[in-house]
Amino acid sequence: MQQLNFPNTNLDLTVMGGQAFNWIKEPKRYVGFMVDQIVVISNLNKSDNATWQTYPQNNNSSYISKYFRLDVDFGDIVDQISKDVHVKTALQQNHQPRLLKQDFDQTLISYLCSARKNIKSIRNSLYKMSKELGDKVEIDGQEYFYFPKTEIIANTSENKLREFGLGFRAKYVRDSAKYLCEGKLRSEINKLEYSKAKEELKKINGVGDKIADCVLLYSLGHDHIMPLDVWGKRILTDLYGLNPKLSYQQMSEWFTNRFGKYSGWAGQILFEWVRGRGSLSA
DNA sequence: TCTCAGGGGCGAT
DNA sequence: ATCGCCCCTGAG
Repeated sequence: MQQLNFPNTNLDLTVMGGQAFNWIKEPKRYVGFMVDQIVVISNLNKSDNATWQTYPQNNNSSYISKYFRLDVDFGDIVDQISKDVHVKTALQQNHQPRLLKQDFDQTLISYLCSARKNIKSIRNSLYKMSKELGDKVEIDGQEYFYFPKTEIIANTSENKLREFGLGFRAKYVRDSAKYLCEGKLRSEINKLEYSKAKEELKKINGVGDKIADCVLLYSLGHDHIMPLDVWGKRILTDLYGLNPKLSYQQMSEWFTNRFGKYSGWAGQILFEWVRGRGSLSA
């Protein structure tokens, strides 16, 4: 086991919040299932002594470092965005999620599954999909499943995908998996500037402004963007007084103008904060 | 058992 | 720019 070291981070909000749907919360540990990696985090009761392990390759510290973005100075980010009164309040209440850098295909497919669903429901769907289509691995006598490879999803029928509770999203998931397998997405997507990359993503059937922004923030590291879902828009209108009739782009630009290059971090903190409260009322 | 909304996007007006 | 609809599930 390896020592886990990311100070000032609320791990529960980081992996069980709204940016990743592939973590299982067990009584004594968290287990994350990715395309080619399982990550286990334990000893959480002593926050200073939390440890991690990776499978099938053990002690894969480069994976951990990249996934949890350990090169990012969280303290610096907090210093910059906590000038805002709402962010400051959220942070004072010990809500400090960290942004992850997740696998591209997995992120895209996961968010295609998210439309008009609650978070618990999204998690259930993705777990069922992994259990059925992903490879099995045994850890400490328990079975886990890797997130399915994109080719497998592309070769799964829409009806089969619907068995995972995907409903009308099944077609989007299958079509986009095929799209990726056929190499139709520009391979340099991770090097394009924000607006170009977003344009490319929106060519995928089922991907609009919001899902594109989720992929851009949670997988491609465009930290200056806050994806605007129903909660995000509520934060802007109810907390900051924006006109609800503003377009997605207008709201998005307003937020980025306010918080600058760390808007995504600010947005995530606010999102988890209001989501945890269940409402925006004081 | 029933209702309602849930981290959207598409296609028709 | 607005609106009905897509399908299913968790929460009350």
